[in-house]
Parts: sequence; structure tokens; C-alpha cells
Amino acid sequence: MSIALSEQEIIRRESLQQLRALGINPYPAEEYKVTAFAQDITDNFEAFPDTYKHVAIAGRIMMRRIMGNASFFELQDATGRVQVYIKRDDICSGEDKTLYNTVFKKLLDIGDYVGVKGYVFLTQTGEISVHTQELTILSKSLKPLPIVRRDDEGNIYDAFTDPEMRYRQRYVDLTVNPEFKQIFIKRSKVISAMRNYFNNQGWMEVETPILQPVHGGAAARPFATHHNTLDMPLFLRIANELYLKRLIVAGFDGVYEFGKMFRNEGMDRTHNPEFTAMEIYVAYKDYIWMMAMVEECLELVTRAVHGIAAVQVGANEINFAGPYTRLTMYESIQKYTGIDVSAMDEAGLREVCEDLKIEVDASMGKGKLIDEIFSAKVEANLIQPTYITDYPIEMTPLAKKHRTKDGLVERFELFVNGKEIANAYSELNDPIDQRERLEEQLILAGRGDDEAMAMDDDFLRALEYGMPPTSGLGIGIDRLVMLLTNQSTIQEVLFFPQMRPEKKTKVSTADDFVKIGVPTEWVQVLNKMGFNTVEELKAANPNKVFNDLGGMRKKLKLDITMPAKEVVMGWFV
RNA sequence: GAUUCCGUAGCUCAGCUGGUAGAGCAUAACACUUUUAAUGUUGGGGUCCUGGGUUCGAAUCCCAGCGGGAUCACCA
Repeated sequence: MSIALSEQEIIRRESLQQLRALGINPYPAEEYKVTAFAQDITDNFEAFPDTYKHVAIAGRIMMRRIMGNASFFELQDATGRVQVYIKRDDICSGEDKTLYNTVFKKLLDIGDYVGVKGYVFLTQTGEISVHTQELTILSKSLKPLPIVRRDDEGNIYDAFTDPEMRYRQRYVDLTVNPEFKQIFIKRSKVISAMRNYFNNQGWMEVETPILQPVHGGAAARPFATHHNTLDMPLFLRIANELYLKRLIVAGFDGVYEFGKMFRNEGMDRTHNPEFTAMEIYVAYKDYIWMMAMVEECLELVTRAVHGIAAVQVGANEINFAGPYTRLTMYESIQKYTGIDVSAMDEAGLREVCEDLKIEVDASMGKGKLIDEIFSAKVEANLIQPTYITDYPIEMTPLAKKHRTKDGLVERFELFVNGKEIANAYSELNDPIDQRERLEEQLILAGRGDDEAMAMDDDFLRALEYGMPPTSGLGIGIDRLVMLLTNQSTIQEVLFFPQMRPEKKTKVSTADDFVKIGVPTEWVQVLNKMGFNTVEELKAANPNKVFNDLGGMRKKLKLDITMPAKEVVMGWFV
């Protein structure tokens, strides 16, 4: 980050002072009563011209076309852009033309918030515009926005596309690339549609702890923190599953939670350290029931976002109308590799992996090996929504044993466009079985499987009191939104994706410089000369600094008094 | 974590085999009362990511670091 202000920033700060000098508050406190929006005006003016005879709109100036005593500018509000026409003699009825000649033409900039009162009309070239009768400054912008230009055909010039700046300064991104707001609007619709659906079924939204003493319910490395008063370690949750099941034990029939999960693992275009999951648990149901529920829910969500049940994702059109294809895990492996792994033991599976050139290691058990084959050979083929069911018991310590098939559990995952979107079980409610299964996880952990799950004694105690048969479902909201908005990176569906910290240049404050005797108005000059800290300045040659100050004063055309040489020498004492 | 590409003005980008930095927009000044990627004329604006090295001389070549992208590996 540069410390010294750029030329344009200095000019804007000077404009700010001049506005104040003219008695105009650049940051007024009063409410500005908005009565119209850009999109509404451009959509409906021609059909209902009479309704737009007195409008008040507010937003940012995004482009200006000044032509002598009349000008056009584009005002951008939350809904879009509308052109505004402003004529000197309309806003300056008397002799004093300051408001137009000075305030509008000189002191306002692209990015400033203004309010415009006036009437809507059609220009000679047929553009719907607002004719200004009253102009109000609502907020002065001190940093120039990137300029993105568009022509009539919608071609974009000088697009602001640098991902680093877009993610770090999302406020700039969404200001100059407002089309990206659609992703977040759709994200909001996905969540609200799902929430409405659940509420309509009579299920209850709940909140469970984010700070957990045991990070259970999934297998992942947690973020660790510490509570001072209790002097105990706490973890940011990696899952909320075990708490939601406690609520089923408590007697709620249907509970769900949208929430952030935190996993201390790698970051890439499908992983952010914090991500949003939705988990729902419904009593007296099983995973077969859950498949039908998910089909209904996702079709409804897709329609809420797109109006239809289908969505274009890359080259594929995905149809969310159910029912979805159902394949058992073994069937899916047979279908895409021709190999029947259903009866194989660990040694047989290792052979298969070797034949298929899948990398494995010694820590992997039977379930993990099957999962590796599935990931490598099947997943990418599952484009239309497909349920993969009946997983090996070793991979799934929280799901109920299959009602008829030995060695399997009642679980499905929903795959769409080659990626997992949802995961569901008939939940394990046999407390003795659950304890054994978690103990097996401890053994796996002992073999070096760092994904093995931790023991949670309080959760087991809850199960011992009795949990009704229950089906549970988890959906990765970020990935669902990626799918429904045709985005290939998770960063695009998160407002503020995690980034490495910005490089900060060490800076002394203006006060630090003043303390060693530098006149306030010269601090900026020193910064401009490359002295960002008092230490850097003191390390320099005093005579050279004194000479350079004069040079900078001339170069920057500063009308400030040159400090005496003794004063400058004093800085270096 | 590995490989690879990138980092130059407020923004988008040029910059050749090394010779001391350019364009468009933005900005400043002037002109212009229905323009629209407004236009015309003139001007200002740079720690060429940071630090080393090679060289008479580095935005350019070499090394290291920082930040980002892409691909791969792990995970949702």
C-alpha cells in the first residue's frame, strides 16, 4: 500500500475542503428521501410517463459528459444506472452560477454520492434521463474508482478484472462490476428459498455452538482457540451434526441450521477456511424419504433462482427436477470400471487400485480404498443429479447399518456436475453401535488416518437416553451456489474470501514526524520523498534532505514556507 | 505443498537483442446548452512489487522474498 497520496487523491481532498469553504457539507446527516430507482425508471418510464414527473434518486456518479453549460452524468444506484441531465440555469436560477460551474463541474468526481430531484424525460437521441432541478451532495469520494467503460452494445473496455483486487476490495468490485451482484442476490435466494421450504414443512431453524470443546461430526483439522475465563481450549466447529442430533434427542421433530463451518485446511478454488453448510435432521424418517425431500427442495430452489428447474453449468444443462438417478456405490463402480468390488477384501481392493493406477497408502482401510476408486473413476461422470447410496461402513461412523446389506450403511451423497453437493444418512441412533464405531475411528487414527473422527462422550450419553429414528442431510451451500450461478471458484460466491494479509509498508504517523520537529505540512512531502518512517528519515543525509525539500517544494508547486536549515538539522538530533 | 505464469501511472495495458518509461481511460486547464465508450486543444502524474547480484548502465538478465492467477495433490 502506498502511503503518499496520489495526485488525484490530493485533488479530491482539496475539493472536499473547497466544498466546506462554500458552506456545503460533503457528508450531510439528513435523510435523503428517495422516491425512484434507476431500473424502475428505465423499465417503466415509457409506459407510464406521468408517474415520473417528480422523482428523487440517489447514488454514485459513475461517468460524466460535460458540455459547457449543460452536462450529462450517469447515476448508479442499487438497481442500476440512469442518465441524468443537468443544466446550469436550472440549478442556478439567480446570478450565482457557483453550484453548476464550481460545485458540479469542478468539485464533484466520479464515485461521489449525490441526490437528484427532477423529472424524467426522453433526450433527442431517445435516452431516458432525469432532468435535474435540485442537486444534493450526499457523500464525497476521496479515492478514484477504477474506470470501466461500456459502449452501446454492452462491450466492456478497461474491465476491472484483477482477482486479487476484486476479492480484497469487494466494495470496489461490486461498484464498478455491478453484474457480479447477481451472484450474491442468487445466493441469498438459494438460502431463503430453502429456508422457506423447511419452515413450510414445520421444521425449525436453530443455532448451535460455533465454539465447541470437542470438534466432532466430521473429520477435519480444526481452528483452535482458548477461553480465558474458563481457561480451556475451544475449537471452531468443523460440523454441527452432533449438536443437531442432541436437539432431536431433546424432542424436536425437525431442526435445521444454516451456518459457517471452519476447517483448518488447504485453500483453492473449491475450499475456503470458513464455508457455509446447511444441516437438517428430521425424526422418524430414513434416507429413502430424504432422497425425495432433497429432489423436491432442490427443484424448488432452482426455480426460485432461475424460474425453471434447469440451469446451464459450463457446457452442461443440469436438470434439478426429480426423481434423480440412484446408484449404489458398488453399482456405480461397476458401471464406470466394469469391476465388481462388492465382495472384495482389502487385499483385493489394493490390487484393483494398482491395476487402475490409483495411488494408495498403507493407512487406508477397505472403505477408504473403495472411496479412492470411486473418486478417481466415477465422480467426474455424474453430471445430472445422481444419488450414490449404500457406502461401506468403514467410511461412515455416524450412519445406521444398512437394513439388509451387510457391511454397508444407509447413506447417500448427491453428485451434480461431477461434484458432491449433499450428504445424508439414516442416522445411527443405537448408542452401543455408535460407541463401537467411534472406537474404530480411534483405531484408524492410530493407523495414521488423519481424517478419523473424534470421540464425543456427551453425544453418546445423549444417544443413550434415546434418539428416535432420524434422517439427516448436509448441503454445502457455497458449492450449491457455485453450481446454480455457473461459477467455477468459491471466491466468486463469497463476499470476502480468505486472502493472505496485504503487505503493509511500515509507516510512522504524521504525529511521529511532528514530534521530532517537522512542520505538519511538510510530513506529506517527506512521505513523497520516500521517507515513510522517522527512522528512515534519520538515516538519511541531513544536507541532502534539506536540498531535496526545496526541490520537492518547487516540483509540487507547494505554497508553504521552507523550514530554516537549523530546523531541518534539528530533525536529525 | 509442487509446477508454471504474472506484478510498470488511479484503472486497463505496451515497453524488442540491457541505454534511464509510453498509450487509452481517469485527472487538471480551456472550449462546447440533448450528449452517451461525448468531442477538440494543452498539461501534470511513476519506489517499473521488495531486496540482493551481473554490468559502465537493469522495468528488461540472474538469485531470493512477498503477493496473485492457473494446473496438480489433500479436504466440503
